[in-house]
Amino acid sequence: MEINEKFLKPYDPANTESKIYKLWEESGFFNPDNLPGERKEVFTIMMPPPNATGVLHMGHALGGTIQDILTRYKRMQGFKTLYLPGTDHASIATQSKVEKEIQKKEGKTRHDLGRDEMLKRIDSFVEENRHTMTQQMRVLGTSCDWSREAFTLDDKRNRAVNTVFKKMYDDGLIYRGNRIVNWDPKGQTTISDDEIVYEERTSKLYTFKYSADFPISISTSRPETKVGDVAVAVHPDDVRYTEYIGKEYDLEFAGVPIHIKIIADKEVDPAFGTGALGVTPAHSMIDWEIADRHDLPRIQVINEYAKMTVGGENLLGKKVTDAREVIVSWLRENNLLEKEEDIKQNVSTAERTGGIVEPLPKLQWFINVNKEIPGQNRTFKNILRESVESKSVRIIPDFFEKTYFHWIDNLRDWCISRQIWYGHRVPVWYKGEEIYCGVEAPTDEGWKQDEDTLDTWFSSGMWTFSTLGWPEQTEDLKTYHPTSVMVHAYEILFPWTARMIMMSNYVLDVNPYHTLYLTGIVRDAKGQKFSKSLGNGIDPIDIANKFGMDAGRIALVVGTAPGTDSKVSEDKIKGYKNFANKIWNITRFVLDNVDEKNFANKIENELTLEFKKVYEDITSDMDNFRFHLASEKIYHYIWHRFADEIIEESKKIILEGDEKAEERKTALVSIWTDCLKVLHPFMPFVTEEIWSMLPIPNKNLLIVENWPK
RNA sequence: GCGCGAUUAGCUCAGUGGUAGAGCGACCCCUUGACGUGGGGUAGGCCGGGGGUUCAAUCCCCUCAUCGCGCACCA
Repeated sequence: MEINEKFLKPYDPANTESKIYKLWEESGFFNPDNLPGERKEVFTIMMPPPNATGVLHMGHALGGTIQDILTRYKRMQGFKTLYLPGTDHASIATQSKVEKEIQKKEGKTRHDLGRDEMLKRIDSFVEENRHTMTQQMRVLGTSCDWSREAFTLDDKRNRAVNTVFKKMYDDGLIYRGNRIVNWDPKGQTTISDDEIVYEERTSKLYTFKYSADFPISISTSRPETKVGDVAVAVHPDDVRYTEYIGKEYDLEFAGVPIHIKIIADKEVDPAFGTGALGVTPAHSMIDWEIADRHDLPRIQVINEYAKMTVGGENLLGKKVTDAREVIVSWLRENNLLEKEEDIKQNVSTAERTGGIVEPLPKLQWFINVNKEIPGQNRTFKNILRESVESKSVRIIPDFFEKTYFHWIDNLRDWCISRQIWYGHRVPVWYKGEEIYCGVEAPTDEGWKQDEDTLDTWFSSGMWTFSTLGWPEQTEDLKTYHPTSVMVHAYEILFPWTARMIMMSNYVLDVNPYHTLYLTGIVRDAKGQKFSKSLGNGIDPIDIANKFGMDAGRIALVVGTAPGTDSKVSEDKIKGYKNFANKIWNITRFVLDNVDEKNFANKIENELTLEFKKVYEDITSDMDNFRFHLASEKIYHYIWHRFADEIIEESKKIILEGDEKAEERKTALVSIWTDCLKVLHPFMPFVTEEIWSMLPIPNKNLLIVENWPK
């Protein structure tokens, strides 16, 4: 039959992909309300909103591809399918990025600009990035419903955030307390445990006495904090120190008067150092807890700028690192230093700024993870454990469950307030001693809103339902929640998954999704992680331009097992560009050799039955989230069975021109059209383009054709 | 310290209780009428070491080694 002259040239993704995406957008099929036929079963995927700090990288491309494969597969299977896109304001990450830029270009700090101006600058930065990123998502071919696009910091999401905050506040689950927090002196904000990056360094462990007349030696790697000591703790069973327990001493340490009580506490490891621990409640998490148990005072000696707040001229106002040297010299001069040894130590640094984290007591907002939730008979910690333990939330690959439980066991109260400007402002107002928590600001005069904003994960934790209009009881919320599958990188398992499970169970008493599919890290050809500092990020748009996005998509998926890191190389992508061309030429051969009537006929023979087995196997892989196998199987069938063998032997058969030839032609058409369907979720553009040129009676767009069964 | 993962062809990685696969690379051949972004063929692996379960282990169990990662500790 006559064929479109496009087939006389190799497949050209550049001129096809954007045209096809536009076709899909105009069809309205991304919106589940517009899908053809009666669709009772619902399938929902929320796009993990990428941070509005830059552009999408290959990691986003992998996640987006998996999400889109699932979406397209389910849509073809007749589900009412919603894939909802969005972006994340990523408070700390975004603000610190804009601050750095302004510092670099204008030499100004955020304080020079002021809160309003700074927020304006950030908003325009974010708007620009959001625009870029949503364009990139289109290049990726993500079939998401743009009419429902959401942003974690827009008005609707703000209302949801404030509503949850108030509910938790009223339920006594959110509290404001003076507690030791991770303080980032560089970013001038608290950060959560999950925002800390540990760097192993060698540092000195000093063993010394506070003064010559003090009976016990202690060890520390931070002598400068010792001016804030209030006690020495020993293990209750440590006979070396029994006689001193309960005694109190007034001393002068490096010119600072200190009062030390000897106490017994089981947390002290008798085998470490001298077996005696100098207790600094204000500057160590453990010591803070010891102080709780023994009712000790908490003397702060270091401020928010990591500088000393006590001592004489030699200490006061000094940076902690300088103060350390001052103290060590003082110990030496006074003959108090007994030992100095190298130890390996993990230094806590802030993920976003690199600043060395200083534990400080601060007045902050916390979520209590161990308090019973009113009316639910369980705590947040219970929710987290039960959801996964009961398999109500299934994690793929399942070995991540162990990691997840391990993390829960170590979970502490979640500090949710941040001393930065960009984000959801804490919905609490103060007037003198009065405090008001509400969704809206109080209307009467004299109230001042809390200066802090919320941890970005507070709003992203609500993503599965805030996107659907909650707290309004919308039709969308009823229809699409709980969602079906969440796909995201294992790197954010803790900060995000845990928070989504908490929030959804707390607010709606259901899990946010039934399956969590974790992706690994996409690395460059050398195996290095893509990072902004290395500058080795690949813009997926470059891939699309060079090889076509279809090639990029399937290259990311084939052989990439869930939860496993993978590498992308141009060679691999190039291989699949060739595959796209192969498909193109197979189509050309088929169209060249069959007649239009072959498209109207149905047939079942050995070949179609053989292929039926193949796609049934692939369907099973799809249902079990084995996209890395499904994609490889259809690739292999098309190239090495259909093209290399079936087409080759068909040449002879068709030349004969008899009944067998007719049967063969119909079989070729039948199998090939089904191949295009099965391949569509992986390589949507080229398959849709080919579909548009086939003389199939009553056809629709391939995106809404039925998956073979 | 606790935990997780990896160890399979030169490279990058899949995979399965029955003596192994893909992509790229290498070598040889093919100007065949879908495609040279192609076709046909060849070489190449005691599936990290040791032990166990089994009729049978690369796959299950134990153990060791190396690499990567997470968490904790960080006096």
